[in-house]
Amino acid sequence: MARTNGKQSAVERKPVSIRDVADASGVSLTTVSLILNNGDQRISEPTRARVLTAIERLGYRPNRLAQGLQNRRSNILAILVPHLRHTFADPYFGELISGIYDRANRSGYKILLEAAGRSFLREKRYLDLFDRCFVDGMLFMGSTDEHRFLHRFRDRKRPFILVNNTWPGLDHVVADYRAAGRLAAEHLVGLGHRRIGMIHGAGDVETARLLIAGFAETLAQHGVELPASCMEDGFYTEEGGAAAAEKLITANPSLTAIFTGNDKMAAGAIQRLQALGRRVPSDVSVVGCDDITQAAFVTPSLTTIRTPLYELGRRSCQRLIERLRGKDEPCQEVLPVELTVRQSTAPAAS
Amino acid sequence: MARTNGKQSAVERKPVSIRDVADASGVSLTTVSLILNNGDQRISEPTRARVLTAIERLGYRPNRLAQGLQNRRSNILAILVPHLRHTFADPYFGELISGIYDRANRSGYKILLEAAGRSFLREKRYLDLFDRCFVDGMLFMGSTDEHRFLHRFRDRKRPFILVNNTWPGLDHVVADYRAAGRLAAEHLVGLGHRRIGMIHGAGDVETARLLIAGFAETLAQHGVELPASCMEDGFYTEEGGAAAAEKLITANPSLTAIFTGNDKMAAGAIQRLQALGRRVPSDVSVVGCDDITQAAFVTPSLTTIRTPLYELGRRSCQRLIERLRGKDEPCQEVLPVELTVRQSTAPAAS
DNA sequence: GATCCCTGGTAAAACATTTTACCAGACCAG
DNA sequence: CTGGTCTGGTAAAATGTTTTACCAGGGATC
Repeated sequence: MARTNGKQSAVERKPVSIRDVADASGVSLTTVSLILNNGDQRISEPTRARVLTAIERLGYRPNRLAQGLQNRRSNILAILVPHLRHTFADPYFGELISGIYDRANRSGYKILLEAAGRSFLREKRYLDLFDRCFVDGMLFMGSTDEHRFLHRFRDRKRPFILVNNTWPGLDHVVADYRAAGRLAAEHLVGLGHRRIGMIHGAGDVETARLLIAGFAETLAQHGVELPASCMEDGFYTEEGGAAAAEKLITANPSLTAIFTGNDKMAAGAIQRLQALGRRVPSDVSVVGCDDITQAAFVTPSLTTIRTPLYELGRRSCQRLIERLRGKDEPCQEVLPVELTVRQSTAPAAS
Repeated sequence: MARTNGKQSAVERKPVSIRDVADASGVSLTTVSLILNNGDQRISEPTRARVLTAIERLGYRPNRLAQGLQNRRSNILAILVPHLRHTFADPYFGELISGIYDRANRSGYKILLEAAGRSFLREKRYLDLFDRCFVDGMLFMGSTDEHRFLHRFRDRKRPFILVNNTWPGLDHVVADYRAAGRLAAEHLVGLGHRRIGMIHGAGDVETARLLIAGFAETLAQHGVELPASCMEDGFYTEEGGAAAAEKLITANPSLTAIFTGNDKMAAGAIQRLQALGRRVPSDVSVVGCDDITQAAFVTPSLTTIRTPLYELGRRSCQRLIERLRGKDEPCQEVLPVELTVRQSTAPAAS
């Protein structure tokens, strides 16, 4: 069905329909449709050839609104991103989106972007995307505890999946954040750190809690405490990370290491620590989380736990597509993480 | 037309159509449509009320595939992004996308994402998005000289706009890159720099050439040369910027300042310079371009020329929407840029 | 009393597909 | 000659809207 650059005919204005192709090749419209969709079946080779060249010559392209109406699907997937300031500029979401896009594209799905604020979710307006036949499936990113009502919409007609987050009973693909916490703790303890702080993300995000749990657990196993005074919320932003770092280091001047819930907070923390006269890593080691591209290009370059964001996006989309193809098993996939050591960590000053 | 959370009825399965609403309220389907679309016209108040409550009760949502088929438009805009590795993770594109999204959303348009590789463009497959009624309009970002063929498709039925790029005769909204080059040059010259290098972006991008021109021009006016040996291509990436910085500083050890075509290359350059034992800014000053969020969080924080990316996205989308509403004047808008001084520049070492 | 207009609505066409059910002719068996 | 099957198709229904043209009945006008 190779039909690239159809001629831009002189008339140019009215779109060419399947009807036109049928007329041009002297067959019924049904025949054209059959050739396009069934591929092999009944139609004789001469007829098929005639129709195909007509299609080529006229530059026919099936109207997907009509197709969608008939098939009751749109071949579009929606990505729901929390509506923050300039959400799409965040490399975290960007990596996930890239993975999703590439996978979707491979199967002929288009991607619709939706920034979903609180009200959007609370009023269930995302259901419109399904009910109005905008999309066949949805990928939720940045979901929080608020989203647990999603549970109620697990009917087979509106498939969705949580991207890099987890909720019991909901389809999801998520990085192993508990392991991430553990790896960070082991790395820091291994370097001899004993007075350690943490800058975590929002408390209503399950992965944030898992990360904290894994980190605290492992520290405890090594006899290192993580008191409340050594925990600060950094809101997942650079500014938040900076502010949190300042609070931590002021309240606990003897801290020699900080673990942050993502790389943006780490970047903010490093900058603020340096501004406050602490050298990184010689005075204070910093470990980030995610390993976004920029992590390698802050100074000092960031030691971080790599969550395979692109792959997480890819897999989520893969799973969603499987759902759309009728697979009916629940999907709860956990991808491994790994420690990436760079320049922002060093042995504890003795 | 306030109709939030329609009941999830027990039947649940077959979508409710305008037909169902008509039956439920004892009027014709035309009447329902009239109420929904015309708003005021002919229909009496009692009837309107009856229909509206039926809509509410049934949780009716118009099927947009059917609407689109009838109206021959989709209410979707496409963003075309060059298909690089993990394109969407690039904060440059992300900021533009955020601006576009917010503006589109305000007018009820949805956003479709498309990563357009070379072949996608060369084979004019993006035309399918129009011809198959996927989208009403398109925003091109990251366009290069290869895209000049776009010129041929300026018919009124397939509106598109170049986002932060320029081409004579094509609609576009672009930052003033020539001024950006000038501001960078004036800043560095003002600090006493005389031996200056530049890491530029791809040569087939018009804005890259404008930036170079503005920079070189202004240096020349101040009697500062910019020989070919002081120019390197950094391919708009961190790695490219790092490699280019190394070449520059090796070939011209006396360089005291470098201007880069975007912030990512600046980040790469700074890191490599430091790795090579040059201190930034005391040995070498670095000026970036764009002022992405991360620019403030590299160390030292980056002096850069702020191109208002979010605003550029917003305006582009605004202009495109005006086109869709029938406005027929060409749009060639240039937004001002400004110098943002941070820590990566200092007076030239004497 | 016929004509006209207004009010409040409806029937039907059109949009571009896919899919189901059917059909005409050729060929063959019995 | 009747009945059956296969081949290569076609007619028509269905999908859910919007919009155009029309219509019935009532009141006002001449």
